[in-house]
Amino acid sequence: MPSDDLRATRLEKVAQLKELGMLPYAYRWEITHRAATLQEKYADLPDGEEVDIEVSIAGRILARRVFGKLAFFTLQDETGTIQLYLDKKKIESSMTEDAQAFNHLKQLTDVGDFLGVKGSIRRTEKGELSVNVSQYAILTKSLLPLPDKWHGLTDIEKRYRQRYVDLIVNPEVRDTFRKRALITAAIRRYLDQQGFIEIETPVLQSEAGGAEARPFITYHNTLEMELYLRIATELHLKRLIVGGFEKVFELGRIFRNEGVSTRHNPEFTTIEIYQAYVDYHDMMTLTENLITYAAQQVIGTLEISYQGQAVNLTPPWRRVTMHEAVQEQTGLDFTQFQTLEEAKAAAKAAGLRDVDECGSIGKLLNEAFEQKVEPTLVQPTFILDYPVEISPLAKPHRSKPGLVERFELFIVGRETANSFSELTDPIDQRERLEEQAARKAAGDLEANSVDEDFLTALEYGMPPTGGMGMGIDRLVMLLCDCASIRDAIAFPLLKREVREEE
RNA sequence: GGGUCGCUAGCUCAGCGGUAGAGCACUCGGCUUUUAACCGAUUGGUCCUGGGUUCGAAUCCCAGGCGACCCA
Repeated sequence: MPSDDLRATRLEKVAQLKELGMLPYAYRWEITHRAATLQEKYADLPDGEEVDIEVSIAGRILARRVFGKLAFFTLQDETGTIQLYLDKKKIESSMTEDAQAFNHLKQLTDVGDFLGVKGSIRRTEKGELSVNVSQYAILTKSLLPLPDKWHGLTDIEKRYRQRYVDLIVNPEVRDTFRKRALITAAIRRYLDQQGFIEIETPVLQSEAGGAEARPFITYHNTLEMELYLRIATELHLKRLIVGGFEKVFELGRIFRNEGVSTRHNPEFTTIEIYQAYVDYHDMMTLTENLITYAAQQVIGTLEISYQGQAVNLTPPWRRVTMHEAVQEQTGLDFTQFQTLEEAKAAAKAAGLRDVDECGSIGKLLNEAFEQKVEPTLVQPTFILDYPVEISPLAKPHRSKPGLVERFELFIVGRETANSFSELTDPIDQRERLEEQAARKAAGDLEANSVDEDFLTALEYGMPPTGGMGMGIDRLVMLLCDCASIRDAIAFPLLKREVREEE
């Protein structure tokens, strides 16, 4: 490896530190302050003035500017950066046990090392708030060079493969993942306040159901059985509603064996929420409240910008049926079609693609929606009342035959949440799952088998229930202005890197 | 799955048929107020991989790998 020279130089410094009795990999450092706290607290300190307190901080050296008997380091901790003012006289008068303390600092530290320092606070004549260092300790010696301090790390592949380097040199990446943590915390806090409880359901399942998707297959050795990684949390959370819980949710990882794109990662995070005795209208309100709460708490505003377009999350959000939305964009009134042939002819005339692949009027309606309506739904919009053919777990609409009580939430043209008045009729549910199973038998890789135990649970009786599922990664993308889902996932899935080994 | 683009020093990039380059980083020397510090010197390469064309390939052609973007 060509970086071996650089690495060897630093290993030599590690050896020198050990010879000098200085630990290259220390055990602890007592911290009294952090960079951002100091920057904030002493924002008004005039140039050239010093405050007579002792602070102790630690962090990674990001830059070194070394002169003869004076040096300036930029130190970065989790909160930000602060300059170190390193004066030979001051350091050597404080660190009497090492007469060469300043030279050792100059010679044995590199950009990338972790350093702990104690000192007072002063703002230099040039106006930079600094820790005027009296004592220091090298806490961890770094062996590998950091990317160019000016250009940083821009190679997207390297940023994903070596996210730790990306995080070191690109502060906005740290900010995204900090916000992501705050968003999930806000969601849990809101639901907790509303009386929901989070219950974890199995990832390893003998039947992967609750969505149409190809699962990952794994194997249990001692049970000698194939298992699937879950593709949804729906069927288990509904079992909990059957069991008597009235407000449950799970925020967790699910796995779908599908392609990778800027909007899809094979493992991703969803939240599914189920509440007894409510319908999809109630879930719409809950969805609106949940997202606006998270946005307000984490971003501090409901008027956000996503990839240059303004998005206003202020409720109430537009609510429109799928039929109305399709009619608006295409002029086609799907309620008027009696036969599939008639609908197909009209769809083709309206310029839709892949019309012949649709086996029912409902699927054709959905195709029209996806092609013509979805991309236009930039502002948050609830699309209501879906065809039963594409919604096997939703309750039939109470007044519109052929439709179910379902909504999907779209923001910036993307499906962000999906919700039903949950189907509670076990006989109807069995018919719909068997229809799926028949499609699976016919070779549909995204269809599931019948989950008999789930049907048994429904036969014991599930109360009327509203359910909602939301993609956390897409919400994070929206709120953190990420162009790709990989910018919202700390360690996105990448193909194995080929390394030649001799 | 299809198309377009990219892959050259640790990082960011130039070079596009004729001795592999620059800036930063590294190493050495100088410097007590820097902020991409500066000045001087040095070091650093399987030009993604494998084939082919050619007197000669980082450069042209073919195949493959990884990635990005667009489309389905």
